[in-house]
Amino acid sequence: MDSTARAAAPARLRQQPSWLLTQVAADVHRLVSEAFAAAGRRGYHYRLLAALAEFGPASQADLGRRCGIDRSDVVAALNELAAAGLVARRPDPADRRRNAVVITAAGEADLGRLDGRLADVQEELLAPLAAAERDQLVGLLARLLDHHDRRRTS
Amino acid sequence: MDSTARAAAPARLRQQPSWLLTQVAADVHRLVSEAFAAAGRRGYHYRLLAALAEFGPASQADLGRRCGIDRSDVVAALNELAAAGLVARRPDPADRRRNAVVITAAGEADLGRLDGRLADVQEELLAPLAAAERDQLVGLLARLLDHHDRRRTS
DNA sequence: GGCCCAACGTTGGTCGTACCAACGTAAGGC
DNA sequence: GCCTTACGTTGGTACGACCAACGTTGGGCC
Repeated sequence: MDSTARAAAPARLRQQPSWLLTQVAADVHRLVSEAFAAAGRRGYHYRLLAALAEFGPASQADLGRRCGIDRSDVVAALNELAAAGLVARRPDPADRRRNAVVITAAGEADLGRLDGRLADVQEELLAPLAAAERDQLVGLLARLLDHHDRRRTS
Repeated sequence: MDSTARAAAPARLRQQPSWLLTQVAADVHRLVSEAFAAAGRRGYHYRLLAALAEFGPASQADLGRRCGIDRSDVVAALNELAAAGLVARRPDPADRRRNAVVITAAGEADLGRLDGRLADVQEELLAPLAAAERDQLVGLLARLLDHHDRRRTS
């Protein structure tokens, strides 16, 4: 008998969509965190690198809006990325309030590595679902996210 | 122009199931937290009260397993519930290592109030989905949760 | 041209969820 | 009876998310 075996959760919880979502999200977060931690990074680092690679140099405020990260948290994460040489902060000549943040070659390489690890996690996450079901899930979640995004910014 | 408007997230993120899941979960968590905070409670409190109401008196270790809460976090949450008179801790006569935790009448009443607030949140959460789609989503998430539960305890 | 408001980066906090290690105590298997 | 296991508890960590405040800089408006 495994001493850490899960007992059945209360029905009140089991049938709440919010319970299912947050519990699955906790599992996902654990998987993703482990994968990133093995590379010495965390979620914020990946998000920022991805945004820089896709959109090119950007201000910190822009990065925060694109990645859903608070301005103050962007500062800390970029400090870490800069210390690792994955990113460089230069003053923006066109607007001296801003920093122009650029991804370095080492940053692009790191992003590639993280992408690979993340792909493995998705596979593990969705293992029990067939391809059509995965599409269903993604579609439903995307609609929810879109809906709540709109509400927040209205 | 809203200064806090969301810019488009990187495609790398948008198409990852893990991104959708954790972002929707973050929205859900915010909604649930606000609802519980307005009642002076938080998620752990609801989970524990629900388990006590459904399964009757239980040890703290059992509660932790049923609710997916670490033993040490159960201690703190029960302290708060006990301070509010929603729960009582008595030594278990049958096993002196254990506490027999029981829900009080006030605890049952509080649980009822929280249930109401939580129901409103589910409605807000799933607003954009039709009934059949909600069932789909719940079914898919339940399968994922079940799968990862089994893996963890194997 | 000057004022005022808005945006920017930064500092320094808070909260909730989730873990982990260690301790003393008590129970149970062998 | 010994040794292993479970229990409650303390204290600490990590991470994501958020908020308030400050000084600096830009831009709109009169």
